[in-house]
Amino acid sequence: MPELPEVETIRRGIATRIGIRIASVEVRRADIIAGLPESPSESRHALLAGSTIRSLLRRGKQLAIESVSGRIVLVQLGMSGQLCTQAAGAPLGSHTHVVWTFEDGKRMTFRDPRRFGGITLLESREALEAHWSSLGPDALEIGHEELAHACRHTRRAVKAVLLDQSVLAGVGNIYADESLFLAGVRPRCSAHKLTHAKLERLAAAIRSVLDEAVKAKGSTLRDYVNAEGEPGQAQANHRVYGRAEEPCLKCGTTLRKVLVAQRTTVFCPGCQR
DNA sequence: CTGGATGCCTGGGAGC
DNA sequence: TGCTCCCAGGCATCCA
Repeated sequence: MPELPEVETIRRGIATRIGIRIASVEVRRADIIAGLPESPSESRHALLAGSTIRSLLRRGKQLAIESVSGRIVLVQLGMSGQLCTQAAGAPLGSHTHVVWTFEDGKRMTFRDPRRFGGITLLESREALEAHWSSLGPDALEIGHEELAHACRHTRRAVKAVLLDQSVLAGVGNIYADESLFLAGVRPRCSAHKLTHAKLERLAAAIRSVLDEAVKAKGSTLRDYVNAEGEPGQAQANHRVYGRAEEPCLKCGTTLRKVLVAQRTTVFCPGCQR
């Protein structure tokens, strides 16, 4: 469930740890980590033990923790992933897979019950850029010309295009539905049929919906919490997601639920044409 | 090459 | 109360 606004909120929370040395790392479940070296001592280095966080970078739904050593821990939260800071001695939740302990005693934990997420260890900023080269531009800054380029030659449903991380990075099921509603675009509409005006409205809607959700610190439906373990508030702003069979807030038409690109999709037959 | 279908995984809710 | 079933969805992978 964490999409761009949730990951951005977590990024800002973890940023409070910049400049503080990581004293130790405990891996409780190694199979969720890609690129883990064989030797325990190299593993600790790759997971930033003994180093200090220099910066937190985000592209779409991916969060990179860059250390002063240049090594990078790339976190993908998947469906149920949580990256939290905790006080020393606070109990670890179930399904906590990695625990970093800072020199001040505070901890950072990666927890992911459903294990759709994971961690990738990278050696440098160059390796990160290579990793991110398969992603489209960050959805917070998507321009209509980039969206138009991706839509022009495909007959896919426009919602499938929005969910495609290689087109734009950061939109998941919730904000795809919200953006399409705000732009007045039908989710199943073939992408190449969208007019220039609709593409402009859609790009603007995506930026607006995501920006609003970042300001509300993300949407919490079930699992999502920020780095401090607190839920977000953006779910209060959802206009269509999770509201199937309820009246449209704009026109009163009953919102419909359909399947698009194997995803539950809610839209307003009145407003989205 | 494109794009649709499938499976991974667990917890929560519905239904009996 | 407690059991079973189904659903949620990001992403890799497979296949037409």
